[in-house]
Amino acid sequence: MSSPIEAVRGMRDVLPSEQRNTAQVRAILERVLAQHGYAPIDLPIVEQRELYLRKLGEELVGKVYEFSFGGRDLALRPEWTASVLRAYVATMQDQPLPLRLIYSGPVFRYERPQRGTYRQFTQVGVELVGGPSPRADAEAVAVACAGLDAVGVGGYRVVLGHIGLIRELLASLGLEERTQGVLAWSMERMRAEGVAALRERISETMGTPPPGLELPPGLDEGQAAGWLLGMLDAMRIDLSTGTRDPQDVVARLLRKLRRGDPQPQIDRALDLLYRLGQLRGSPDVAMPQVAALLAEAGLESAAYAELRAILALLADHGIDHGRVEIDLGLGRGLHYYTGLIFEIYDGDQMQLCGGGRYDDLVSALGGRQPTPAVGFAYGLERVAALVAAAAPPDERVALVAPISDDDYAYALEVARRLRERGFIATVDVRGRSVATNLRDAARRGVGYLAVVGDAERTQGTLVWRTLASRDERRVTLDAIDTL
RNA sequence: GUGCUUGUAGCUCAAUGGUUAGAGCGCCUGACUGUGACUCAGGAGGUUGUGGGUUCGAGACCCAUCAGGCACCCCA
Repeated sequence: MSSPIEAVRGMRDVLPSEQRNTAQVRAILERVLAQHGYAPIDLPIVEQRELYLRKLGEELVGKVYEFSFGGRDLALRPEWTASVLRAYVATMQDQPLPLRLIYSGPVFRYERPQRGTYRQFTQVGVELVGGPSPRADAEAVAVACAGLDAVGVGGYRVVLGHIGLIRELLASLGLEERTQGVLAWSMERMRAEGVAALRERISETMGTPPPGLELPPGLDEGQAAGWLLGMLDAMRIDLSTGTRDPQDVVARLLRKLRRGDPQPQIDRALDLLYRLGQLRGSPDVAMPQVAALLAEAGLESAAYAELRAILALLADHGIDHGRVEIDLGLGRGLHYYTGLIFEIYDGDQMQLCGGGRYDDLVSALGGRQPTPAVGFAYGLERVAALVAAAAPPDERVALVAPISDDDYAYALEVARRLRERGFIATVDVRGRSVATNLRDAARRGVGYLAVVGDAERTQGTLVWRTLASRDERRVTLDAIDTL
């Protein structure tokens, strides 16, 4: 006997009892989203690896299943948004905006498996392409809540953050684009490891060049470029073989060697960011604190006004502010977010849903016009796990038991007739005795047993037994219509 | 990626470092060759996750590896 083959780590077999429940939850979510005007779309599971390289964020990029086949670099999609917008750019730019799309299907991430965390899972989500803030943001959150309400998940928490607020703050301090980026996506890390750790990280990635590689002091841009070119030439490094021209290469090198931002600016930014990240809690409490912090920084924030507008609209959508929480330290590993970001948790710690606004992504993927967009996705398995298995649907199930091989063809006909009348009907394939079939039917919860033997076959009848009542009668084939 | 924990029959679990690894449930067959939940009899099913090591002797101890779970990290 050969050894059994296990499922691949992180992959799961979903048995019928669970699948019934999951499929039902999926259908409800899809229906609710469709009722909000979102049209179903389906897209490939396999995409070009390149689609995920830039905008995904280092954390998630490392979790993408990648492979090469036939000379192409490919990836299993780790999320849907990039695919949806790729498809939008490719084939839907002629559609009237806003465009509301719903998707539903498997995604793959190389994560440590745990309960509710699998390497293949199902995202059900929407994208609202061409929907500007704040109304589209509020709609996305409201629709996400509506779906959870419909499947009967109660007591969830909606957590709101806003990456635009952080961006504004950093920009107002005059920091370089790259520094802004690193800082903006380090909020979660800062919360976990503290300011000092982040400060160290910043100087590692952006700060001083390695000892011994500093530029000679007192050079202006032109002199520095000349000096660097001379150095490279002296080292016999040929710049003409690359795809960039030598000037470009030198300019980039220079930028790396020059110290990016003055330390006091960075410290100021870190301080403000740290305090911003500490601001968490109900909107009533947190929003005034945010306002105070912004005033202190002397910042007139459009993002703050946007967040306030979104909160007001959520109330209009009927979402109780009691279940809403502000968390400006909210990170989210997807670097394409530009504005609102949100996550929904069940009463426990499980994240059910996540999304946000990504106004630059259409352009980044080659769209003709800058197009605002917002979206979110549920983790179907996580949502389904919270939903009590619904009562089995009202199905009438029958087992047809032929007495001997001679009766099998007739049993098949009986089963056909039963199915025509809406029964779920099976015919015994194991050649079991009536007693065993009856025992089997009872154990499975089958409602009816049809016994067909020599007598029934010649008469065109069947013995029809209702298991629950033990009531049994002989009926003709035509009388099946009345069962 | 980090730390911890658990892997023995299809399932739930036994077995002080010591004979041929057991039980319950489930499964199959029959008693009952055309009538169910009980009963009785019989049967199938194991390289103790895998591979090394220690030992006279390993299911047990050690190492590695694979898989599940938990807490981080991150996410859905």
